[in-house]
Amino acid sequence: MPRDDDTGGHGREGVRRSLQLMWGTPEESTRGPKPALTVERIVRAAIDMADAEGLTALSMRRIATALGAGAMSLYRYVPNKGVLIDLMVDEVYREDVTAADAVRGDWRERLEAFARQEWALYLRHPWMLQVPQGRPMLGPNSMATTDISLRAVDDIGFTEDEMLAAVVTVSAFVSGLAKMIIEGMQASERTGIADDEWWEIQGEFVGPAVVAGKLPMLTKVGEAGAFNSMFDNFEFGLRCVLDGLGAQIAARRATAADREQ
Amino acid sequence: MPRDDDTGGHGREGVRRSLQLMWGTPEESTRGPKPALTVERIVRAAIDMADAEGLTALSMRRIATALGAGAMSLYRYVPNKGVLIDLMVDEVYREDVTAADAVRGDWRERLEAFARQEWALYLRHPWMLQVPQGRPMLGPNSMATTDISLRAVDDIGFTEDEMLAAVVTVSAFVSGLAKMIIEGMQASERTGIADDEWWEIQGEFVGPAVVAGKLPMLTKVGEAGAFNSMFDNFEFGLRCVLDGLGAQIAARRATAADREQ
DNA sequence: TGTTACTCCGTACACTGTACCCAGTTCTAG
DNA sequence: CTAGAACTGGGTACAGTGTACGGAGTAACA
Repeated sequence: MPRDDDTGGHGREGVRRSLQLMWGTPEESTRGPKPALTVERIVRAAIDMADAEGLTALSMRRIATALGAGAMSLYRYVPNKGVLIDLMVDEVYREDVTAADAVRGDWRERLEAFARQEWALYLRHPWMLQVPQGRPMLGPNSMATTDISLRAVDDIGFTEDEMLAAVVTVSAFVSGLAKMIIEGMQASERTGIADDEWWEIQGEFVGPAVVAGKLPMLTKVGEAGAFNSMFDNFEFGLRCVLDGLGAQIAARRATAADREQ
Repeated sequence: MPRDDDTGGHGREGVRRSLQLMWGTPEESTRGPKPALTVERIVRAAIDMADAEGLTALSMRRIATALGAGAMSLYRYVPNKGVLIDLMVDEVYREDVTAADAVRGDWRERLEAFARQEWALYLRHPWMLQVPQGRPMLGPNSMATTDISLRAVDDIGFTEDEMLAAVVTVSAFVSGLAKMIIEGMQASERTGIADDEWWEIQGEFVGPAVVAGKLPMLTKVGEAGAFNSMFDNFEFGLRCVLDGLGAQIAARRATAADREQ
């Protein structure tokens, strides 16, 4: 048993190796046969597999056979599965770096673009929401996107603490909502139970509580059709978050102006 | 329970069984020996184990031995692990129902209380953030808390769509931020690498990029100490979200007033 | 021509969820 | 009072996981 491999990468040496792989100093040697694979190919194959079948279906053996190699061969390139996932994450962020870099406009336009990009990223790679990315194994691409997003809130009256908090707030909202929405979509696909049938079964049990008047708000909201309407929660929430940030900024500017007088 | 499960639990019958367990119609029979366990005890043991050691450490065998039973005995009470986790989730929500019910005040005070409660819940049960809760296997307690939270935004000018979106926005922010923060805390505990040592290793690789001026904002924010300051991202973000909702509400009221004239 | 450093990868082990099945227990019908 | 039905506990087994270990083959350097 390996130990808690919540995402692997444990131990000083594993961390160092992982970072070395991300920040790319190949350090190749001439001796012995030429490697048949590359880290890039492995990461690519893993991402494709995760995109298509989800994180739970991702196994070292399956990646290896997809590449026409033996299972243990992967461990010549990558120290363990956790690090491989870290590499996948950073690779995914690469897609956004150049696009994010091109964004112009005021803080709001930029933060909005940042939010939309992150949203689209989660739609492309839903498995990203399942990887425990709390421990910030920061690769060059994820750091670059963070750096760029921080630019959006620079020089608008925020302290550094607040700048970071602003970006984190947007990111938290986007990832949180994405997790709700996307996993909901996946579930209906995976279980093979259509949405209406699902609600029918639920209703069988929830019904009595509704009749008893114990869930008045859900009844009201449900009867208005809010659960399967086309209303865009992302747009609504994003507007809220940005409006709120605007209010914070206005407050900072007001106090700054006071101080100058 | 009868062995009649066709698709093993993910199908229609599994869903129905799961809901039956949550909404509680025990349907006990007199024949045979009295059961030595109860669903409640199993769920309780599972929650305790997940609280203490995380979701990945939770296994049917370990729960069983913690209860002094054989591994397969659990399957007399619960059709599979997925349903057990659904039960755990709903059980956890129970803790909040009565507290949430007692909240009074205007929409903002109530939503704020709701957010703080959810935040505290994730702090108590960090594994909640790792369970794939996309498929909304709605139990009585999670539905009750949702119902109560919807009350906060009733009769303030929102359509039903918007009411739902408001609650979802707050919830998305809280869960998203909780995932970031809590998993970060867990990681430093679990890997046994202290925060400063962690950043030291990171710096070894990130350093060159910083020196090259490729990460100007991260450099600036980092040097200001924002990464390990005591600044409360939750408070900041929550204020933003609520301010933003306030702006939406004000906008609705303005248009409604226009229409009346 | 060794020697050495490197490659690929088969085997093995400690785990996982859970299907299947049998022994033992308790109530009920005859 | 007894036969059988209905039930519970749980052992065994299987397919799957991550990965430690070590052996076999290969290519460059001495």
